[in-house]
Amino acid sequence: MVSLSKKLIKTLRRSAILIPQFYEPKAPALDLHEPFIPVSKLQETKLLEAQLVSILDSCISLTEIKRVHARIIRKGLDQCSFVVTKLVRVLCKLNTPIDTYARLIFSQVYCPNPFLYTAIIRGYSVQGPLEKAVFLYGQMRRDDILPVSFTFTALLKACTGVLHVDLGRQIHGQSLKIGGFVQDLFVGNTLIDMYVKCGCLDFARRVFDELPTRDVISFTALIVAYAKSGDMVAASDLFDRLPAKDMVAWTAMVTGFAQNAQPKEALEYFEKMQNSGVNTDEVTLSSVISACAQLGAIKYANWVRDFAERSGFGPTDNVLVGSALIDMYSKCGSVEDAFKVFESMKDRNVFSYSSMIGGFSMHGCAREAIELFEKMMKVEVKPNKVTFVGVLAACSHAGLVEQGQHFFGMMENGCGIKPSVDHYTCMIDLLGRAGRLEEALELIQTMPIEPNGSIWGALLGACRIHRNPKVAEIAAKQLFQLEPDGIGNYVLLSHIYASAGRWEDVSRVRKLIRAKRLIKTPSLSMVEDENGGLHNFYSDDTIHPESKLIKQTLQDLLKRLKVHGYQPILSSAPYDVSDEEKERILLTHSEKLALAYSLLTTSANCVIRIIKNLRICEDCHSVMSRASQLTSREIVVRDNLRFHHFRKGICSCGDFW
DNA sequence: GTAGGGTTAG
Repeated sequence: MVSLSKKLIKTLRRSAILIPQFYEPKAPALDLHEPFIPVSKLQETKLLEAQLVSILDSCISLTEIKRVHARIIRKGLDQCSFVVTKLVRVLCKLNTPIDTYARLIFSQVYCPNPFLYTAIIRGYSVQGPLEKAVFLYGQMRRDDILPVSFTFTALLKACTGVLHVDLGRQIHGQSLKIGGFVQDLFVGNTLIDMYVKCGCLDFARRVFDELPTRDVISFTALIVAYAKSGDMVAASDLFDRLPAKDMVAWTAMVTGFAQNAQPKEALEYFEKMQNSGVNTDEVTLSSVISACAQLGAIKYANWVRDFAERSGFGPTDNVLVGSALIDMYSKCGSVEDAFKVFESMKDRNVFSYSSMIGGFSMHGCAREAIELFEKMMKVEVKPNKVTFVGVLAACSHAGLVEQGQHFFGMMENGCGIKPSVDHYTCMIDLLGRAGRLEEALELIQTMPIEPNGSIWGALLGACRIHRNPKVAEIAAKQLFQLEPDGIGNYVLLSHIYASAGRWEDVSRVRKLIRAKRLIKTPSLSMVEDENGGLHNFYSDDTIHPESKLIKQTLQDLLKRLKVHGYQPILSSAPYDVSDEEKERILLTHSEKLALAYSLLTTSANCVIRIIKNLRICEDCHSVMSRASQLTSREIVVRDNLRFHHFRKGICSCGDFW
């Protein structure tokens, strides 16, 4: 027997040339008298293998692969796991169905090694079905072949894809049982990711804590998980412990804050990220842009847009940044700028279209939203569930009931999208706003989904517009059960009672609020000055240094408006007090203070942009509208629902909101 | 082979 060096044994194993004492052939039986291949021949074969692998790597079509496969057979290397594994991997990369070709090649190899098994397992993991990947794993174990760490990462990734946490746990168990794989950083990180994506944060944390070493990927996976669960304290804590923070880790923090409605913190972290010398890419920027969208300030909007352009991620060439910018400009009150971005983009995807349709919708441009939706269908960008929310909301705000019903019908039949509770909410809103409250109630009772708080909330909102305490009571009863601490619902019901003059019921609801110790969300209006500074106004605000002057300006304005026919809408003060007192209360509304401040401090050609945290009341709406005419100023108010553009006495919402 | 992304109604 020839004695082989360890290195040579390794080479032989790697190239899987069938040597009797290392491999147990199944069929056909090898001729044991066959002489060993001389070393020079081995080197030649190894060279040929490397050559074929390299050719396979550059294959971009199935025809090419088939040609190389024929060559592999001609050269007698069809039993070489090294080459065949590459062949299978390339087939998977081109997304050729495993069962049609790769599986056949695999079945013709007498002694597949763990890498070849893993290549097939990975193929099934990517393409599905998961069962076949697991079956292959079982076969591998029955053949007594030890898996490699990549076998586990492939299987775990497949479990992550279909959120099959039970199977994932079994594979976790296997990796522990077979020997130390869980300590492999790749397997450990994939396990963390699997548990995170399946919503088992505790398990993910346990794997993280038990890992002998952790890298930036382990940290980031967990940071993202905490951020997604809304726990930015835990996320920050981990981030602080992370010694080497890279772009992805920083981005995870910026995104976390942006997704948890902490836009200022998101921007702070972005600044720190830049100061630490880490690069920025399109993903970072998309989150920064989302944070700016939440701030709603044009100053930040323009700053981030310039920044994106300067860093080479301008909206023209970058669909991710472009789509985020469309949404941002819409939310900052400039649907015109949003549309400019949309038009400048070279490529548009479903995000770009959905953001633009949503932008038109929140600005009351129903016709534009519908036209864009129809154009989208023509250019073959498939709408998704969010697109439909946008287009249905557009119909709703414009009172286009039949058109909305048509689009709703299209969802399942034309686009294969099952309407979700969000879409039913849009339909309830559509019918409710149009005054068809009974129909809306009937839809709730007959729809195939269990109604949630949004559904009843939409109905209650419609009852406020149409002053219908009867239906409101039905909606409120459900809402108080589903959202017992939702202060807005109690307030809304009390307003509905107030507008019907049912003061006893009003006081009953107020008592309920007190008994539950709920605190009313204070009304807050923000306004941007010409330097981009933001000023906050609460109702009846006396904190602002210019408070007296602001109040005086407001009173002067209202006096002038009254000359032109303005009558205070007293029902907007839902209290059982005298008309004089109601008028005084109306004067304290935060958006009126913000308006007066802007009139006082900004130049005549400057658009006044006000952001309010609650819905604008009818009286303020009327004042804004008339003030836009009297002062020849353009006023944009963003309330918690949508935008109102007041120009020359007319609002873009058509007084229908 | 493992980590980060934009759009959602009352």
